[in-house]
Amino acid sequence: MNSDVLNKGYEPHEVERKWYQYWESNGSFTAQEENAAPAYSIVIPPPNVTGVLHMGHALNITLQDTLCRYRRLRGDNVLWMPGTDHAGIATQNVVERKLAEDGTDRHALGREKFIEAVWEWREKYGSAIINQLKRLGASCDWPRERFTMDEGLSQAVRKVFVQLYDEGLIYRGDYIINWCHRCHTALADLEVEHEDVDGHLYHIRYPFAREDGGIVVATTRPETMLGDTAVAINPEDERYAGLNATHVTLPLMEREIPIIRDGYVDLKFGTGALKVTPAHDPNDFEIGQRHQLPSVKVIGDDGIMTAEAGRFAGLDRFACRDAVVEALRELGALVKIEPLNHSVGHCYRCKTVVEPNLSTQWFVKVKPLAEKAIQAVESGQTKIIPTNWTQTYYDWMHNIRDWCISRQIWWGHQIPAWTCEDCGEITVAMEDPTACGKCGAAHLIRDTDVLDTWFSSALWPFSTMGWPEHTKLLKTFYPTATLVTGFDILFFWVARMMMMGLHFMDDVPFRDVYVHALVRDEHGKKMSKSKGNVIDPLNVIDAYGTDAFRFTLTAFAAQGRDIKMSEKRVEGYRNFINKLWNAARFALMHLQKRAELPEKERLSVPDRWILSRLKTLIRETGQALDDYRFNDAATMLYQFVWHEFCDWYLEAIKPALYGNQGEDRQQATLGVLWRVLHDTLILLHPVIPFVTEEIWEKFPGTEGSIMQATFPADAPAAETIAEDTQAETAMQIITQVITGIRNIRGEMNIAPGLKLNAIVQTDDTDVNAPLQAHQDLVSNLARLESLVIAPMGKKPKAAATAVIDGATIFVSLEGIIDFGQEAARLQKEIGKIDTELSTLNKKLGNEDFLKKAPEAVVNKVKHQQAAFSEKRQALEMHLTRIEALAS
RNA sequence: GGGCGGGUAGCUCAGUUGGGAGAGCAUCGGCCUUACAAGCCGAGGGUCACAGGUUCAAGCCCUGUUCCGCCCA
Repeated sequence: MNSDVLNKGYEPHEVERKWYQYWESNGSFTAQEENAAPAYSIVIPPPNVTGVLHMGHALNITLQDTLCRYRRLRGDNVLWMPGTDHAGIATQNVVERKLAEDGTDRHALGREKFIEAVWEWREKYGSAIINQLKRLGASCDWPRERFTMDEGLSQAVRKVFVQLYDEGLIYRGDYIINWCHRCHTALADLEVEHEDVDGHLYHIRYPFAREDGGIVVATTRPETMLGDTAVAINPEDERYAGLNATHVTLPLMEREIPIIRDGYVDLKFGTGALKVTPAHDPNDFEIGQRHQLPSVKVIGDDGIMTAEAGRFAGLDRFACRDAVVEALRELGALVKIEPLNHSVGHCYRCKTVVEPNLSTQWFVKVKPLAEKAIQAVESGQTKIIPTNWTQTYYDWMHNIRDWCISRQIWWGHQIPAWTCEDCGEITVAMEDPTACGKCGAAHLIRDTDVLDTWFSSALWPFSTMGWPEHTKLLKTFYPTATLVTGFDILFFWVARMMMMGLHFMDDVPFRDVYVHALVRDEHGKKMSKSKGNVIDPLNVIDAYGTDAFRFTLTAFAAQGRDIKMSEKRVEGYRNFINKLWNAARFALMHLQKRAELPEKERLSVPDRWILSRLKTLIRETGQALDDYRFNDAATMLYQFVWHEFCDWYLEAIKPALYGNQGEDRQQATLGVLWRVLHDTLILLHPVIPFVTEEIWEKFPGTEGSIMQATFPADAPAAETIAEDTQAETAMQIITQVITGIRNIRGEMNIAPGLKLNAIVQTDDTDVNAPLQAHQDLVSNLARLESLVIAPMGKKPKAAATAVIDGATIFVSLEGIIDFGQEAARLQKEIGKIDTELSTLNKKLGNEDFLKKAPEAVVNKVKHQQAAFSEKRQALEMHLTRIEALAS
């Protein structure tokens, strides 16, 4: 025995470092541009270059890695395309903060120098997140790593912009957008997070311009009244049916504005009269367009009131709110202030309250793109898994508004548009123009805005593969097989990739979209720094190892449900990894070389049973991974390894391994052991790559990395094992007898060291045969001095009894039996059987059941009823005897 | 206000065409049995949120109620 092969406990850290380096330097993650093997590709959801690894990444990466490693084992040519995105606003914020610490800012630096500073930052810190992904074991094709600001990807972005502009799908115009005063940029509708806050509803009286009286409007943002250009009422509103006045005078501004009638106004909200501020509210903007109202912009892009705000000009927007309210109060125009809980938009990057603002921006006309994207899912070209996200996808796509893509920052892809100073013509081109296309003048000024980061992310599935060049990579790997992502970016990213992929590649970007859950804390709360409930994946890895962490995430990744994570849970799976380690350690003590699976005649019942279970496991694990049922795969593997292989098989074969049953048995057993562990390691590898690789290296008869192994279902040896119901039934009888005896031992408080004498009585040959053949096994695992297998007959006197299907077990307890205790134990058993019997009898007493239920079901119930009755009868008989002996 | 998901053992959750309620952890009792105390053996624990309905049969299908979470407006 070579017991030094493995350490006593599994120590993950050195193992992980060693193997990751080995895989990477051996090109184990590298895809072939062209290959006869089926292509399988995944593009990584590019993490934000400023990001640090969080639980969401950990889950996302683990699932993708599991799929990629699984597909490699199945022989596919796998490309897992990695990279990061440049995260325009976030990165600019980070670098600006750094500049502020140095006592400067980007304006002092100038655009060019600032961009240089960002690149420097990216060189220095940009690979942090990538290194963290590697600690998770991510088998990405790292030499192909891409960045959205790369030369190639920037070309792709520019080409897409120019083409969409030429097709009329990108336009520039004055519209209401969401403006973040802190980031000083426009945001897309999606980038605004709505949060309910406690605010106030201000009721303000606007006097009629030419008559007595007035009209009361209600608003949550009184400072915007300075920019009001109308008051709107619903034409259906009976309260205003008799209203003759046509104009009101805007208080504080002393401006006359019209009263208009528009169906948009909500009859039930406030007073039913709506102040209309086209420059500062998206709905008001639309009303303004319908009624040709002027727009008066009173809040500047810096958050300071503009000259249009009259005497309030120069005030901060929030200070202005107080000032306006105070002024209205003095004027007697303030009717009342009510508390109101309402939804307020915040910037998704910096959480500042955003302001709807009229502004000149670039937009993508998404309706035509969205139609194709909807159709692709309807027709099944792309499947969303789990399917319940499909409806959400449709709803959003159907209600989509044009996408504001320009950002007033410097870090990003600068918009390739030039305005002629002479004639005002806009030129959009692939090459930087030198003269105006219309008037020929050379006075061109380039638009200073950059594109939304998501604009470049939308091209990710094909831009990373070299588009707009017609590369081999694209030919081989587009469309990708699967996209794995969280639902939080279903709209931000997935929907937009669908639109762009269909438009520019004329094919969907992915066949399947697997939408996984969010990782929350152990109480189900979203992890956030401010709540202080963030669990750092790297700390978890340090404490328990990557494999344990990955197994935990996989085991909890049930479709459609969020994952509640706590370190406590990882501990359990760490134990599992250790269990596997020790099982391998035990096996390797006996396996010095590859052992061949013996012919069927030489197999014992436990051999045939474990091989049968293995066969089932191979089939079901593969099916589960094919169906993205990650948790099912993990659970099956856990159950098999721990509760079938370790608890029963390894215990059962110990005597054979020690040579106590002869040379032939030992060799046959080694053959089975080799095979089961060999296949199991491969099945486990996609989920727990490190420990399986480490064992694989020490495992005799394997060459190279486990990454090059063949999935057991595809291996030539697959046919040498079979599902074997006969063996499973026989094994069930053996384990039932053992468990029955162990139960008696436990319940009767008999010392584990005390060897017992047992008799099994049965007239059933199906029960008798396997027990006869495996007496040693039963004796061993039940710790017996002697075991007699006999026909039903005379019952031993001082014995405890257990009844199983077709047999009665007597454990002789001469001298140590407590009859009272045994009687109680038997009564408990009978009680359990009675509850079972009562439901069964109820069914069989129901004529409708006998008439209408399928015959198979009725027979099954009859069978069960008979079996339980028989058991009960036997137990009852023993109870009577015991009670007689006790008295 | 609209939509989606959830309520199953003390906790976290499985439960795939409706047919005898499961796992892990925790709890209790017993064990250093030569792979593993990060372990082994045994045990207890559930009106499947509530109320109706369909069915021979409902955790599962239908209707309503209630509570929690998320998304959108």
